This record gives sequence, C-alpha cells and structure tokens, in this order.
Amino acid sequence: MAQIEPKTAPNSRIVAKDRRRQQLIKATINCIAKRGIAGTTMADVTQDADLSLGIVNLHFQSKDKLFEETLLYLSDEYETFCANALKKAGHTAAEKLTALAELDFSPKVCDRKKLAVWFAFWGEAKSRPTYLQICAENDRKYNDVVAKLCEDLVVDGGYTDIRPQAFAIGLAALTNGLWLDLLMTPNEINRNMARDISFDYLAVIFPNHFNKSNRREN
Amino acid sequence: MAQIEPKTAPNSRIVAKDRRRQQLIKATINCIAKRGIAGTTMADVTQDADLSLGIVNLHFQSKDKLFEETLLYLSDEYETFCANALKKAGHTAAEKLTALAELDFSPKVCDRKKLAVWFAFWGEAKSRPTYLQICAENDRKYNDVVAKLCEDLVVDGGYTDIRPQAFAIGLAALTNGLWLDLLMTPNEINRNMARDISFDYLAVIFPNHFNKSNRREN
DNA sequence: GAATAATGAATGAGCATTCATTCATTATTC
DNA sequence: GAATAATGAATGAATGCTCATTCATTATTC
Repeated sequence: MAQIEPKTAPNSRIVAKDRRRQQLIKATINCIAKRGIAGTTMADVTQDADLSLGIVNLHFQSKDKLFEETLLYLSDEYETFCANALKKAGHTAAEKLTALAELDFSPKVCDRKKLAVWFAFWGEAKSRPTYLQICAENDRKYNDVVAKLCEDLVVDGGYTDIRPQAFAIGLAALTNGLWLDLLMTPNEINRNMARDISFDYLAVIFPNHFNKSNRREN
Repeated sequence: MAQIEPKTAPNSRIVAKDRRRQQLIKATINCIAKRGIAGTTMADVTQDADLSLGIVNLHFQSKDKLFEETLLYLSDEYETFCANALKKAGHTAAEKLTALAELDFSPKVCDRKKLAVWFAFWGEAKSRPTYLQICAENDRKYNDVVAKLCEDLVVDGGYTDIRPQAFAIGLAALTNGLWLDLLMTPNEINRNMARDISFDYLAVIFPNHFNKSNRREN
C-alpha cells in the first residue's frame, strides 16, 4: 500500500537544526582561533558551544566534515559581505573597488580571530585537497570581480601597461599579506595602517582615480 | 676528587649528531609539506628519514621541539640566503633590493614544498606563542633591511611621500601573498609571473630606479 | 671496554566515534 | 482537546584506535 505522506519535517525543526549547526560552526571558529587546527578536539568544540560530546557527530557525521563546513561557512560569509558592499557602493568602478578594499580592512572581515582561522585552513590546504579546492575557488571569484573592475578603470582612465589579471592577483596578494602581518605582529601594524598601504597601492597604479592617503591614524 | 677531563665529545661525534638532526629536520619538512602539521606523526618523520621510531626523542626530546627547531632551521636558512644575496649584489640600494626580490621568487626559496611548511607554521602561530615569536622576529629583520634600503632610494631618487616602514611592510605583504597564490593555485600563477608583479610594484613606487617589466614569461 | 648512538617493542594518555537511553516536540486517534 | 504514539534531538559513558614517549637491548665509535 502507498506511503500515506511524503512526511517532511516541520519547519521549526529544520530551522532549529540549522541554528544548531551554525552554533557548532561558530564554536569551531573560536576553538581554531584559540588552539589551532591541530589542537582543537571535539570536546573543545562542544564545550565552547555548551553542548554534549556526541552532538557534532550527530549534526556533521565527523570532525573532518565539521571543519570543511566551517571553511565553507567562512567562504560564503565573505562572499556575501562582498556582494553587499558592491550593492551599497556607487556605480563607478572606482567606488566599487574602494568598497571592496574598505571591506577587507573593516572589523567584520579583518579581526584576528577570523584571520587566524583563515590562515589555519590555508596552512593545511596543501595536504587537504578539499580545503585547497574551496580556497582556490574563493580566489578565483575574488580575482574575477577585481579584474573586471580593473578593466573598467583602464578604459575610463586611459591607462596603458596595466594587465587586469595581474593587478587583481597583486591586490589580493597584498591584502592577504597584510592580513598575515595583522595576525603575526598586531603591535606593529593595525587595520588602518594596512588599509592605507592598500589604498596607496591603488593610488600608484590608478593615479587618476585614487589619491595617496597620507593618513597616519593609529 | 677532580674530574679527570672536561670531557667534550670528539669532534666527529658532534658533527654526526648535527647531521642526524638536520636529516630529521629535512624529513620533517617533507612530511609537513605532504601531510600538514596536524597530519604528521613521529612514525612518518622517522620513516621518511629511514630511521627508527625512537630517534626523534633521542635528538630533540619531543615532537614539539622538533617542530620548533624545524621552524628555526627555515628561518636561519632564509636569513643566510638574504645575507648572501646582499653580499653578491652590487653596492647600490636598487641592486640590493633587486637581489632580495629575485631571491624571494628563486627556486631555492620559492618552491611549493617549503612554502607549504611556512604557511603551515603561520597557520598555527596564533595558538603557539613560540612560533609566533619566531615569525615576528623574522618579519622584523626583513622589514628593517628593506626599510633601510628604501631610505637610501628615497634620498637618491628624491621621492616624496614614501614612508620606508610602510613600504617595507607592503613589499613583504605582497611577497607573502604571492607565495600564498603559488601554493594555492599553482596552475594560475608561477614564479615568473609573481616576480613580475613584485617588480612592477617596485617600478610604480620607485619609477626612477625600476622599470615596469612587461615580461610575460610563462 | 667505556661511552655514545640507535633500535623498536611496550606503554598508556588522549581522542574520535558509537550507541543505549532520556527527553521534548509533533502527529494521530478517539 | 485529551490521551497516546511516533519522531528525532541530545546526552555522555563506553569503546577502541592512534600516537608520542619510554627504556631495555643491541650496535658502533673511540
């Protein structure tokens, strides 16, 4: 006889499940920032989340999957931040590029906890194809966006000798490198200094669109 | 009664010991590149070195110490490379800066195995004060050298609006970021492209001393 | 033959994962 | 709509495996 109903879970349960998963992912971010990937145990994560030991395996099957989902969560979050920043920004390429650069040194992206987790994953990526693939995809997306904006600036500003792909790679590299400095030597550099260095880079490459900052905030 | 002799080990033994330690450190580099920090075990390292399981504890006391010594080994090696590059280079600041930038994208510094190990340590540094301290010290040394060279260029080229400290931080950041790209997306960027991006950066900042490359090697 | 280096089986701590059980929520029946 | 059944989320003690470290033994060097 036919099944009476396809029987889908009630909405409230689905929402609760998602909340739980996110709660565990946030605990994982805390733990990786505090103890590193090598040092975080299931007990650490579940304690940070104020839940019981078995809960991760219930929601993510394994520690590996939890970590993978954490990396995906961070990737999605960053992508959303970018999309929102671009939406809010003015319609010119220069305004959009400014918005992205500001975002990269804003507190919601550029705090030591999150940076630590990014670098923890990057540090393991060479030996973890799954991480590598996710990170490569993140790179590609960011580069495509920036390269497009660069093309517009080149047309608009009449620049010669600028290769958009190379520029995009360079800007992303500079940003990542500055993040590393913020992570390693927070006493010698802060978000504002890093942002200024980034904008100075834009200014020397696109002098018709950006000015050297000369800001010296602390 | 007096000790018969201060009893120093014969020279050949000291040398042998050092060789063994270096052999184990090199095996550690191989393993971290292949399996990551979280994934390398004592068994992995000793097998890679074709030695017995207990040998690391004999020579380094613990796994932690082995890893720390590995980071110190890489740091010393890089410092030596820099010193040699500076010695070989011509006497002008521009030549010295060129030598350093070439070094950073030369095969002996910039191969994926070593880069993977650097990033593995950077990724764990936030949660490991010892790593953090060593890395911060590396940063400081490099920045001091580059900032000094920048000061000379500023005087020589009559540049205004260049802050040597900020420039040094920016150059190091760009290099580290390009290394990350080489590690993550080796199909989309190679050493030569990375070097060109780096030299283009020098060219836009010190136009009287460096030319835009326009090289497009593969 | 003393001193030192190297081996690898044995040990046990630490940890991911399992699963029987409890508990709260949702569905069904009368 | 009260009573009962079914679902599935959550717990945490128990399990068993992985791995760093130890150390008695063997090999090598001086």
